[in-house]
Amino acid sequence: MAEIQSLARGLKILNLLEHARNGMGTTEVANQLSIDKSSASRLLHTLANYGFVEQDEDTARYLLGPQLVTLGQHLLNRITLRDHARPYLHELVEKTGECAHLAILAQGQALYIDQMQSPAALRVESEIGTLSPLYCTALGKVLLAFGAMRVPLEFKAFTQRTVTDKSTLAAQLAQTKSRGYAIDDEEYNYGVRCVAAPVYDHRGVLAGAIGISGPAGRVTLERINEFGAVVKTVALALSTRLGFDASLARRPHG
Amino acid sequence: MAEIQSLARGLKILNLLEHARNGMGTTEVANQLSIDKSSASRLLHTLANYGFVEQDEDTARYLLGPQLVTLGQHLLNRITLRDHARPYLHELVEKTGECAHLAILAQGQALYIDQMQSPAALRVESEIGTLSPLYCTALGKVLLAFGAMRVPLEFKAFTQRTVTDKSTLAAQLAQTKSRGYAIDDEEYNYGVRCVAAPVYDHRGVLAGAIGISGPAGRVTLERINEFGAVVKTVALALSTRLGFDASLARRPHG
DNA sequence: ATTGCCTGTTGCCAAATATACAACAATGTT
DNA sequence: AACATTGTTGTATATTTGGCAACAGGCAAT
Repeated sequence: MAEIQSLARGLKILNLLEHARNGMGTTEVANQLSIDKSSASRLLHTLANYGFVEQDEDTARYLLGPQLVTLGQHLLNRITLRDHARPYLHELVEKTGECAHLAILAQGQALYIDQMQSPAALRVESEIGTLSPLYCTALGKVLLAFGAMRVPLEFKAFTQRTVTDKSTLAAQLAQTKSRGYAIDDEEYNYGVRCVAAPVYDHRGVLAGAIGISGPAGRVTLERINEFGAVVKTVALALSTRLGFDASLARRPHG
Repeated sequence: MAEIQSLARGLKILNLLEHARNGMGTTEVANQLSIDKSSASRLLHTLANYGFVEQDEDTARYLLGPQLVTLGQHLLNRITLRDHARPYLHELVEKTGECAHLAILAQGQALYIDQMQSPAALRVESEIGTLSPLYCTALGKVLLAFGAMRVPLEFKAFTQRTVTDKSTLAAQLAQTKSRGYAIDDEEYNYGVRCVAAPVYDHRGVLAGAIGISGPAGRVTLERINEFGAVVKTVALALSTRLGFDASLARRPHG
């Protein structure tokens, strides 16, 4: 379907500003989008009128606006999965000593919607709201293996361990399905291993994934199956909490 | 300046969807904005292309999309005031036993950007991302009294105590300035009293406000000045942490 | 099963709207 | 002080949008 050009341009501006730490000027925005200064100026003013961007008082550069916080937070608060998941994330942190994360499928990527930090000094920080690729993270692999999402076509290598081969990934996903949890062995960040398991809702549909991330020194390959068992157990407990009936698990479409 | 109509319409749709718990259909959106179904359809598709709205798989109704979470959270993470304020909010909770809040001025309203909950069973919940009016909340009055914002023109009464009279408000703001903290005496929510004080940045410019909210039974009028003193002290400590030089406070524009 | 109602999408054309150009104002830089 | 750069505004043109209308799909009631 045809896009509404000026709306699309406005939204592109918002995406541009996400990665501009110190904001952007009108001309800069215009250049990035290959549009005229005047168009950029008017688009920015419209965005500002509705609070989606804001002008820095000192530098006069445009930044993302408070309305995005309002809408984004509003949306987060509505995701009941998040509320239910909190105590289980806590349980994961207690049992493993590593940071726990909750992600859902969004835009073909894994969207981190909550996090609980490890008490350890050396820990893996992942900001809420971050989008990560599906094929090289434990949470993502879970969403791929147990969800309706099809395998991506392109693979970018983030580390030397990143799987960029379609058949290798397929084998990993099959393994993930059979054992009930996914592993990311330094495939996205050097020195970081993750384990994740699926969370189902009351209908037996995949709702999201929870997992832990820790430094490879603590999350060793010898112990990783222990972690897997823990994550799997906690994920199942959360699913049950959401009304998921484990006895129907083998026939989700019954 | 002239608004870009189609961008404005798209943004209006996002605002509409904020208050639609179960999403909205194309026709519904069109009616609300008094535009044609076809226009609404195309706008919604454009928004969906960029992840700003999402279609519920079951009901086919449009909901706010994950991109708003990403952008909103990204922005929240950048507000360093928030990081710095955390321990001070904690201190407020410890000293007063009530919920503590941090707000900044946004869109002519008070935007709650962080919160720390009281351990008490009966407590005041305020979701992050909420916008509240300036003239009838303690945080808002602080932003009005110490900031560059002008007093609003219209007053809506939320409770019987809400001040809707311009001169009364002016007197309250003057009092707020002289004593260094603001009070909301059940003016926004029945049974809830709040106290707040200003936070300044390194330039001596108002950065935001922190305060506490509690049930009127605990935050009594007899004790409210005690609370005020605590909040004021903690707010000053936070300001100092941000590089504010208290000795220059009296001449902010020097 | 049939009918009717409602919702959502698409093609098309007229017309409003957004755009590019250019000039100007404002700010900062050499 | 001259210059360069940025941002805003006015205006004419033409692109884009938006409304109309037709169509398809879903749901409910008969």
